Amino acid sequence: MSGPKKIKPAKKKTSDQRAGGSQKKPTREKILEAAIKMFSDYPYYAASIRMIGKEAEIDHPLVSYYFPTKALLFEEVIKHVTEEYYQANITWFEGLEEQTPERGLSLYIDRFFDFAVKHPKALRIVALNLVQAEGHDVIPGYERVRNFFAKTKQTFKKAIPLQGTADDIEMFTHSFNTLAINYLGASTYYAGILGLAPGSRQYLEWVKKTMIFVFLPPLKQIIIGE
Amino acid sequence: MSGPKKIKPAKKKTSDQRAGGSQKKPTREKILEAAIKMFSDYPYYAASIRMIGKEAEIDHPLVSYYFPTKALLFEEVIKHVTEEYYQANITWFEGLEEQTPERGLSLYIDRFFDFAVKHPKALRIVALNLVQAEGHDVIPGYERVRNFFAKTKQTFKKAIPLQGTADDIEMFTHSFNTLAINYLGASTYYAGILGLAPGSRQYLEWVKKTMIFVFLPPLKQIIIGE
DNA sequence: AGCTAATTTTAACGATCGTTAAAATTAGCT
DNA sequence: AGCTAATTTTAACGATCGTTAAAATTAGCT
Repeated sequence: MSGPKKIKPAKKKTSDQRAGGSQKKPTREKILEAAIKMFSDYPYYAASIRMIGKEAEIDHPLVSYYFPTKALLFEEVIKHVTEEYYQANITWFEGLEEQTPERGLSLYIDRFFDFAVKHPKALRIVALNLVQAEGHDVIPGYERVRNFFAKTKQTFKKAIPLQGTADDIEMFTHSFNTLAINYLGASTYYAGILGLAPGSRQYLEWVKKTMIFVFLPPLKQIIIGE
Repeated sequence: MSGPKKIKPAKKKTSDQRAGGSQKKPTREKILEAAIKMFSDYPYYAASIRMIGKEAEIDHPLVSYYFPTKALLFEEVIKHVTEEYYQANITWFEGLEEQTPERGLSLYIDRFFDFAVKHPKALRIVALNLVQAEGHDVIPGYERVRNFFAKTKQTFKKAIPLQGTADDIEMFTHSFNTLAINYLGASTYYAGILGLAPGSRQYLEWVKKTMIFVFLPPLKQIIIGE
């Protein structure tokens, strides 16, 4: 048996209770951060609890103390990362309804890029786990990625007034998001093919140009409604 | 030390030398087939030599006898699968140069689907290994997937007379192929979101409609040349 | 039939994995 | 200060992994 006791003591210290700023991060957070790093650098089965413990600078059984199983830890990571993505995604639409399709798409992509630069690990984890094997023991948290992806469609519909059919909107959002996640979450791969540096401005410019080239026509169609 | 001796005996039996048809498959082939199956159902680190041996109905050390390391076996699988895909891809363009963009794209997609239905494992393996982690020990055969993907651009350019700029063609092919591989190689995922059965006619129809919806406008642009 | 090399089987290796038990230490409280 | 519960460390577990060594069997040849 392990894990932090469920019954909390009466009072909890807030994170910056100690004077002079909080240099000591709670263990649980350290583990979660380390797990995010490892699960963005290695696929689920290749990243080990021991690697995560090392990354977090703790003894590896402590990982099991805070997260009873590897599957639960991974789920927590997926939950964290998809939630972060989902919440950010909502804000990217702000004020776009007043813009032309051209300007709106451009602004949206810029905001997406801003997120991608700030949270490269989140995008890589989503990209890495979008395509799953069909084996019987699917990766834990898979359902969460699926739900997150399905929800992006609703976000889009709510944010932008659209005249297109539900079918057209569905085709557009799935394609747009799949491509964006691939290009930004697997930038090492695509940048490599293009002969560019993954994080370079040139690569991001290529992605933006490409997304506009491909998605401006269908976007116009679902805004105007044919 | 293991592996079949490099010095071949003077004569080799052809596969159907025995009377009444060849019911006994060479061990090497059985292993390769089993490996293709397992690597399409499980990611590299989750699929084990022992699972592959079981699938091939042989004792697992025989796998090491024919393929000295797991990495080499995986590379062989990637090589086989990308080559199969690459060769098929070339044929999908036959006669398309005389068609309108609408008709040509439709025919191309039909041929692509035909391949997808016949070789679902090939597409799944490519999809599963398109996005890679950035860890130091990248999956073996990764370079091959990359090269294969880069070559599809050349195939397209050679097959169809295009007026568009090299940049536009590059944007088009990478986007088209990425999306096609995702939709067809991860059909369980996307069909699940759409509430359809992965192998169903309805799902394939959705994918076709989507690909035309998204890619017909940019295709016209690179054919006509703006 | 008898030799030789290729193939297959059996057994075991060292390494690593996720997880648990138990002891040691620390933090929070009166 | 002394008690209690939370946290951390240490050690070890059973399982599985890829690979190898050695023995057993089979196939191909004269």
